[in-house]
Amino acid sequence: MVTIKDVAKASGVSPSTVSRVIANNSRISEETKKKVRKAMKELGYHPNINARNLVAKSTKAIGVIMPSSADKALQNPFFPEILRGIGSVIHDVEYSMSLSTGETEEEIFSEVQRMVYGSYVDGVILLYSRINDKVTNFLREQDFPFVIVGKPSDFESEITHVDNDNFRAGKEITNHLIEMGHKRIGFIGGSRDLFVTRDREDGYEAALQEAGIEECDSYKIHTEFLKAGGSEAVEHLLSLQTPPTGLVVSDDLISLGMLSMLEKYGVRVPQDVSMVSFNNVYLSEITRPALTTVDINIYELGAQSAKALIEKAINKLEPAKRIIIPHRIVYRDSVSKEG
Amino acid sequence: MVTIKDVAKASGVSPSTVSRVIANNSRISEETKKKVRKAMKELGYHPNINARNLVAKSTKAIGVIMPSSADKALQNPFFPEILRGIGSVIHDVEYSMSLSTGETEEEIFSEVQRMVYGSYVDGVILLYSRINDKVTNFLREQDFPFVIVGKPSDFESEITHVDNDNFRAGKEITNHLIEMGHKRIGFIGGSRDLFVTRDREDGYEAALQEAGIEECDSYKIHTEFLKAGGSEAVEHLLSLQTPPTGLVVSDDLISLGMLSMLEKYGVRVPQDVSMVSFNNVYLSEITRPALTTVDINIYELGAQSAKALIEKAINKLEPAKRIIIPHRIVYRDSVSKEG
DNA sequence: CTGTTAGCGCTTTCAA
DNA sequence: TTGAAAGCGCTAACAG
Repeated sequence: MVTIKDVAKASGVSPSTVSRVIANNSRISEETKKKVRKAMKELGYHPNINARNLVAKSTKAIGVIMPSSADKALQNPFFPEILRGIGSVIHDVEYSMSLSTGETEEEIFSEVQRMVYGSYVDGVILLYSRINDKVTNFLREQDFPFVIVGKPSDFESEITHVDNDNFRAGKEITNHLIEMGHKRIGFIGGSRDLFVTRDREDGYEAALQEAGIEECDSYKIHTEFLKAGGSEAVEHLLSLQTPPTGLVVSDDLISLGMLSMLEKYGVRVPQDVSMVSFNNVYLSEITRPALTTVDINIYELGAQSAKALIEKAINKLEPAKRIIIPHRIVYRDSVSKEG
Repeated sequence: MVTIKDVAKASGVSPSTVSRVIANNSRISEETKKKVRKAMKELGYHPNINARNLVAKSTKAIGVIMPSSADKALQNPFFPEILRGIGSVIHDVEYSMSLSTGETEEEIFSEVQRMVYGSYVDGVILLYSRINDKVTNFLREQDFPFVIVGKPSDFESEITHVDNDNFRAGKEITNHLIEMGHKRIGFIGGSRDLFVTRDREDGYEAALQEAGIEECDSYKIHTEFLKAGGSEAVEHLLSLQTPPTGLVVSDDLISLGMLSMLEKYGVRVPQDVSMVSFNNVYLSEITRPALTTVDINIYELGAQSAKALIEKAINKLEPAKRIIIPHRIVYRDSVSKEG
């Protein structure tokens, strides 16, 4: 390995001068800089990151924590896309990203512990948010820089988080259905433990309420990716005297499952029932029918969370506590006029 | 930050003794160990990874390089799943994974350079394989430990890679179609620049040949995720005098697009045309019809590549050059008897 | 503008 | 079985 000393020797200066050239210190003459840089190039010198980190007490790395990978939800294209967003900004600041994909809550926790105790990273992005989460609590206690993508379960005004306005999105997309003449509108969501689900559902309810439409509990289903249990719930929904004519589904992936199930029962979309959902992953373009969905700008969700974290961890600034990424409705073919 | 010195002071021994306790050196008395460990616990000591790495000349981290994220292909659930596989084994050996998601080839290359020059990682897993790839060449030149998931474009007998037997998989799944009575079988694949596509296609061809079925060039389409261009190709395929009755599709995601397109043209699956594909991502269960597909065991692909890399980088062993992950066909509803 | 010196936190000879 | 001392590669006062 070629070190700073080798470069120093080769260019006839002291190690500290070389160090200053690396840092592009302004008090070094252009001439020396040139000379040193030449030597660096010739020797193929590259700074050793560990040595640098040791003295700088920074790692130039951030940790990204995925939700429990026991869950099929991890296969949601949401994640690659958010990683892409994070990647874009950390690339610019020459940071690297350390990814944690634990199976269980315990595993995740132990990885986070390693990250912070071992000074592996300067900060952490949490790609999930759970009620009374061990990891979140730990990070808070340690006063370690972190941001959450989504809504924190507690200390919302204290923890920096990057989120959509899911309430408003839910309201708007439901309103679209209402504007199209729908009155009997159902909601299909993932687990109510997730704030995304709740917020979107609350928005849905608010829209109904404002439109003077009465809510109906049997119009609401909560299911994980429509496996076994989901099927029965849908069956029940369809067998109602007056089944809904419109469906608000909390995630494109769930929509995919719904589409499949509805076809099984001979229900056509959008002729028999209209359907809208959220995320606008590329899949929603190639379903039949293509989905009318809320584009939540996943990439930006990732990019902004990385930006906020960097502000916090590196620049020691205090970013806004709540950063909202704008959404927009993408109109496609899964909605038809009613009545 | 609490350091080894603090622990030493607190437990009345020297820093080197503490270090030995951390390494669980056998020449330290149990008594001292107990004493030191107690102090570590009380003080909340955790070794600083950078300091350790600096002397150990190892980083306990591996780099994982994604394909260009400019590509929609990144949204393939294949990736989260493979990361999960990698994560499982590196968690066990207490390694961490540094993820690189570059937009362009240049960006990816510069990130890899940083990783190896800066000693960020002990080894690298390449999640893609391209002909004449800058990154691969660089890694080879530097003699840096790396493994490829998929098939290397060159030096196949030299570069450790973890792959499926895509040729055989292609042949087997095509044979399934043949056994079901199909004679006119088409192939829909992604870019031919990818070895997966080629291998699967070669297997498809071999199956036809063995069955004495003549190949037909107009039965073959290559397309990226069936966007604009793909549509015309499919239209062409369907308008043939004798359109295929069976389709071998090289990726579940492309199948999803195909399904959508076929419906548009009023072609029913499997009644009018049968369809099989590859990967068995969870999506293939919830399409209509559910796909008969080759399960390539993505998780294992990830896990084994991590294992091989660790053998190489850490244990300095020479793993097998070609590690084949077994596949199996999952029979679902997208194939029907013909004739 | 540049060199000398000390030190980041840890491991590892060498000595005792 | 333990301690003292040197050094990993780099940065940052301090001094000139």
